[in-house]
Amino acid sequence: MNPNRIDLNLLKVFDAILRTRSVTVAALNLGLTQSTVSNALNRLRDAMGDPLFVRTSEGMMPTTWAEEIAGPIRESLAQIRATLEHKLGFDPAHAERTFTLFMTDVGQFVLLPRLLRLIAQESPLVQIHTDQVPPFRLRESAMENGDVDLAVGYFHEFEGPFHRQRLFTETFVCVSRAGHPRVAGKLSMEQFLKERHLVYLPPGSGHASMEALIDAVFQEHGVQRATMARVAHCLGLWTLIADSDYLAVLPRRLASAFAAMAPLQILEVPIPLPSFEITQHWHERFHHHPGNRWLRNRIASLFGAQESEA
DNA sequence: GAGCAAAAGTACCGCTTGAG
DNA sequence: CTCAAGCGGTACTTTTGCTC
Repeated sequence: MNPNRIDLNLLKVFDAILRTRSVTVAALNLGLTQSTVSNALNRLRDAMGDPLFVRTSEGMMPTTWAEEIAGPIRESLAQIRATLEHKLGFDPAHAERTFTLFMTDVGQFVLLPRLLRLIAQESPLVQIHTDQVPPFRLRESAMENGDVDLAVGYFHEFEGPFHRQRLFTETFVCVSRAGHPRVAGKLSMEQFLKERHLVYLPPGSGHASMEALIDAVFQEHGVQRATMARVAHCLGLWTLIADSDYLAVLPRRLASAFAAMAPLQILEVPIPLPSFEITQHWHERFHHHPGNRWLRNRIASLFGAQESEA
């Protein structure tokens, strides 16, 4: 092994293959061709005297040696990036950076359009990617190693080396179609229980616990919703409501967004439901990164929440 | 068929050297 | 001292063959 033959670009290639388990996808992420990355991997193999990655049915799997050096290399790359960002600062007008956000489809629906408009004005070279990694991977893996810069939404379990900032408090409303034959203006408890409901339950979000919370409140009152369907995605949900006589209990902002696209009416839920907080979370490692900080501030500014980082 | 690896060719960069 | 030519190294692309 000859460390003098290893340059920073080769380490970036190593990290990209490690993350993606694929030479082709790593190349796409790095903006190179597959063969360039393959070539770079070859030089790395030569320099390190180890195959580093072995082709298997599950992709390019790291060798024991590659696994051993992966952590320190990733740490070093993050350190270099942090050092440069600290030294050079983050210049939104000229920064060419991609930020990855974890958000549910509600987040994409309600937050993303406003965020993209804001960023397009201030930072034309910045790209936003959204990702929906499995919840068990989100905190310990994806956010710690920087695959996900920020998680935005309703999260009830975010402990350990994470920071949290409240963005806004959300409440529930009931939604039905505008010309509903039995529901108009005000919704009585009797009517609410008589109608059948669509339940929005996206996978991998805090909505499951939210729905449990709603059901618990109903149980306290000794009542239960008549559920017609559980829906995993919000895409098209407004059409489902607009084309039927079903009711749906939804976060107020999501309901408003739906009402802007379809003839829907927004009604108060006859039972007082608890409000909940929409927050953004980030890993301690990125707390002082100027880029991450800038993005957090921009998101917070959309909801007037700059002052309360914790 | 998709993806990886290798070969061949090209472009660019930095260094050296020699002429003016 | 300056500048152009030559050379070697590096990184890129396209093409092609191989493996899973």
